[in-house]
Amino acid sequence: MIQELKDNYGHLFENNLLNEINQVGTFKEVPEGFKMISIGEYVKAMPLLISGAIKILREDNDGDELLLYFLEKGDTCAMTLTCCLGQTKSEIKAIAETDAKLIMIPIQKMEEWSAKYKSWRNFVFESYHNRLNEMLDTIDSIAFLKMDERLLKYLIEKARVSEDGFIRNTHQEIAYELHTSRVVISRLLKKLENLGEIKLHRNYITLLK
Amino acid sequence: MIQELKDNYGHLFENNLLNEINQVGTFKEVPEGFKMISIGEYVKAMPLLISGAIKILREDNDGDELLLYFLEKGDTCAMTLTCCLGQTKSEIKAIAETDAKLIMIPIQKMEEWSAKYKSWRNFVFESYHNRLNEMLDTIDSIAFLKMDERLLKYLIEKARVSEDGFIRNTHQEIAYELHTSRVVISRLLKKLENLGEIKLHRNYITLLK
DNA sequence: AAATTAATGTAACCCTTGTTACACAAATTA
DNA sequence: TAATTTGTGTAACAAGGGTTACATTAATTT
Repeated sequence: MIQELKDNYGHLFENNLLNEINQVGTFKEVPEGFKMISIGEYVKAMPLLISGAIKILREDNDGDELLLYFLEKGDTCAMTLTCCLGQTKSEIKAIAETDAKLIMIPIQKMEEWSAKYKSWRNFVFESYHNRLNEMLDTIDSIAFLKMDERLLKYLIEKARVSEDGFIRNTHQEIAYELHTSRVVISRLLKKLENLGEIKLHRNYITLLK
Repeated sequence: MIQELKDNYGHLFENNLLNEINQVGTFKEVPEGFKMISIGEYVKAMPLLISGAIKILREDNDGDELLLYFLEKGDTCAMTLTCCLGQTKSEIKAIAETDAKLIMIPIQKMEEWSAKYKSWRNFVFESYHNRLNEMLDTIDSIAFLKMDERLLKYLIEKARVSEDGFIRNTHQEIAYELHTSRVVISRLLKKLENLGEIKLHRNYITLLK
């Protein structure tokens, strides 16, 4: 049994299921920036996240993107879940935000385990629930917040999922993920710095509060 | 067996499950405008929609609202699904867009049927999938579209779920659902009318294309 | 019918965000 | 070290959308 499986999912799954996961799952490490899946691709396996963070992005036809949310340790991809059943294409893009470790499960097991293990069903339902709530949170941000508030919220999220609390992004990268322009981001970042919320550096940002 | 159950869900569920639904479910009719649930309330039952449409709205702390999507015949509420399991409060508001007929299922059956019926599991997974996609669509609209495009898309949706294809709303009501102001909506509606997309009347709008 | 209320049209103005343009500094490459 | 690339700061301006104010017209109430 992989120790990391036990550590992260031992409290969630019964032993029989853990053993099955251990047998059919493959351990995988991906580096920061690794593209896990793009829009329109078919899903081949379902990831169980062990460590690190995966960012989930939406893209429009012009290639404009928008950060939806992060997957972290103990999470799985709800999109994958249904793609498996319906054999439909991915609606989202997933990129490793940090180095990450995962266990990949062949999608055929999904249906089987849903019938067999209550803990698996609960895990899947729970995942859907979490993802829906994260989507709601994203909608709240873009519908109800102004750009400066969205930016601060974004920075706090970014700092949380990064290992050292630093936000290692250029203004241009931030602009892409919030679907706005670099100039707007630079302007608002400077404003936040003047308010004492953050400290700006070349290539990274630190939160002060 | 209620005929409406067979008509709408007969192809989805096996006979044993249909019989169970028939036994424990209660038939319910609600009038247009009926508030099914508010944010913060606990879910008591799970609805299976037979006819009509239910609009699902998100609200912020100031009471500002935003239309997320519509539930229609054959749909169920994905939010309800997880609320049942986790006993958490509703994150959304649901209001009957038209007169609607539903079958209400006691939430205790959820878990039981998930273990027992493959068709039920598939239905639940499918519902989640649909709802996630609708949320993505909503996000696309507010993130990538300008207000005039959002408005037109909204009008097309509204016309689709209404029985006669008319949009029976005041400009103020539309403004609430798109989270903008009445003046903005009146302005853009007039523009759409000048473009030949719609025809404006007092208290209702018709699509021309 | 007169008065009131509800719905719509529109002008004028302001703020936020997006765009263009360019300066400058830090990092990288030649 | 010089040249180039990358990242940031900022000004000036444009556009979209939100706000206030008020007029007009249709429906409802008295």
